[in-house]
Amino acid sequence: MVSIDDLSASQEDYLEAIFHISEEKMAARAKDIAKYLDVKASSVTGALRILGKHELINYAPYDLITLTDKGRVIAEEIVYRHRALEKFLVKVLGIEREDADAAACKMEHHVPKAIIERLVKYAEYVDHCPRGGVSWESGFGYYCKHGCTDQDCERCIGEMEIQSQKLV
Amino acid sequence: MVSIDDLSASQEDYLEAIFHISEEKMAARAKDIAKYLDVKASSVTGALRILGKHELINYAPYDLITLTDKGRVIAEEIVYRHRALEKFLVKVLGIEREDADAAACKMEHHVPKAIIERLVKYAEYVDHCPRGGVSWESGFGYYCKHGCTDQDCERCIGEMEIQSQKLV
DNA sequence: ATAATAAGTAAGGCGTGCCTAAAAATATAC
DNA sequence: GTATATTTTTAGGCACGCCTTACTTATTAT
Repeated sequence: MVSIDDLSASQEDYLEAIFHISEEKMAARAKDIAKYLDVKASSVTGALRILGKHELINYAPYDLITLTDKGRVIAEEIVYRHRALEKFLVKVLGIEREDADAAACKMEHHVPKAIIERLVKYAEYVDHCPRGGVSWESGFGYYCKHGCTDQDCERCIGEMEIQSQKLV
Repeated sequence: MVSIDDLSASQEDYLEAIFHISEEKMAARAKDIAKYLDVKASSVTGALRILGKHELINYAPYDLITLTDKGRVIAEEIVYRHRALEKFLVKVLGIEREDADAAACKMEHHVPKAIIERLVKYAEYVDHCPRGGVSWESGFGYYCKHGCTDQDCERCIGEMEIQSQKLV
């Protein structure tokens, strides 16, 4: 029995691609997958055989490619991770959607599930309990742009000392 | 000229290991590195030769291994990323230090620099401007345990008032 | 000094995952 | 219905990074 943890990053990418393509087109073809992942068609074949062997996709040479039930469950988990990460990056850190998507692609295979859950929770928390009505723009967004502008902020002064120590 | 972006995840691990071992012992030996990374000594040799060729370490057979200036700069960057990630996981998300360290190990090679910087900034922000004195325990920590209940979450009460004002 | 032990290297194998080039299967056009 | 075009598969190769085994070099103890 194959679980999500047995898949390599590459295999996860293939599964994710098939999931997204299937959403639009009912079934995926090797050519679409190759284009989606920016690899050669011949590289796709090998990956499909492995996924097929693990019964994550219905695969027969020259036939249409669809996810099995097992495969769909895992693909949905992968997509969930990606979206959770992306949402966190956008909503909490204020990363541009496009950059967040790219970063999520790079990161998604390497963030433990427990961390993903925490990020989800955190994004939910910030959304839910915005510090007495402080918006992202006036909160972290402001801090990103201007830092803390309170001249007498003791934390700021302390922090500056720590930083100057680090630099040396 | 070799930059940090030219290194594989594995090479980064070796450099990081050498950095940490050197901190304790002045110089690293292949055996220490093998133990640190849980690989065989013979695997270390190849990695060392590559790092040596790139002039990131001073490497000569049977001799002590030390970082070059160039290597140290890169190693410090890698360690910085690790610590930044770990700090974020602990301070913002409330992950246990040990788990955070393990997660940081897995993630550190795959988080874009721009995201790391944001995480640093965010941890700094939360530390710095703690929502009018709300501690982690009474903020996100509380939310993690109990969710947002209208009875107990003062932040939410404030938020609800603001929203109801908006509605009128 | 030499034998035992520790440390490092060389050579070759394995799995992953990509590539190119060419053949085979399928789809399309006339 | 055959010729052409497209898609898919096969075959063979390469780089990475780990492994094991056998060997060489260095250190240490007697």
